[in-house]
Amino acid sequence: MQNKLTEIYTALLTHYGDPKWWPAKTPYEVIVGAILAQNTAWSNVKKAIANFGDNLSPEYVVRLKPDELADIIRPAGFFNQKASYLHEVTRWFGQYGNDVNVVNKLPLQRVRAELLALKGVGHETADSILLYAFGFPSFVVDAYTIRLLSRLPIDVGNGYEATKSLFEENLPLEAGFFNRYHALIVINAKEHCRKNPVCGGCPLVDVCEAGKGKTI
DNA sequence: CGCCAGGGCCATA
DNA sequence: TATGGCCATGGC
Repeated sequence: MQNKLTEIYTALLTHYGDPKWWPAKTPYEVIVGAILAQNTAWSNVKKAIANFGDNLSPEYVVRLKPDELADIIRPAGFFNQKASYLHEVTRWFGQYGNDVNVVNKLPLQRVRAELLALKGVGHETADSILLYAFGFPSFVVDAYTIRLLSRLPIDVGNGYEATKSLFEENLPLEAGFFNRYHALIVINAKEHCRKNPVCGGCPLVDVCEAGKGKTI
């Protein structure tokens, strides 16, 4: 299993190069993006982020009234729910002084449990925040990861945690590595491993041989 | 025009 | 634990 996962990673990295991925300037912007991206096209998330102008800070967001925040993030859809979710996670961050260097010294499992306890933060959102905002070695499983793996000759197991464990138990627990790996999966899934697969030129065709014909 | 996008909550059984 | 309804915009 480790060989397969490593082989996939190597093929992707060779083809696409180092992605240096999550498109956000600050850790807080990662947190906001993780909430806004829930079941939403990234192009809409960008519009919502842009609506903050120079005010994308926890200090600003926490003071907004729910309907004011909802209006700002409107292009991202589900804006009433997400306004509530953003206030939740922003208040949580405030407990640590909005300081990344405080949070990232805490035990990973403690921070993960606290995030999962927030209304609006599920497994994927929690892991995205852990990995991309705080630099914890927590592998992110998203719709792209599921789809790509399902087409490869790999036994994924059942459910989110099982898929996550597949990576975390067979690969080095390193944030930078997980960061690049997940980023490469997303890039490839957008370009090739789409809902209707575009296999021409895909760097995984060799690994994917046994998965041909499977569609999700 | 319909489909769907880097989910998660909640009610129901 | 496992489905189904719901949330909502904008690109294609």
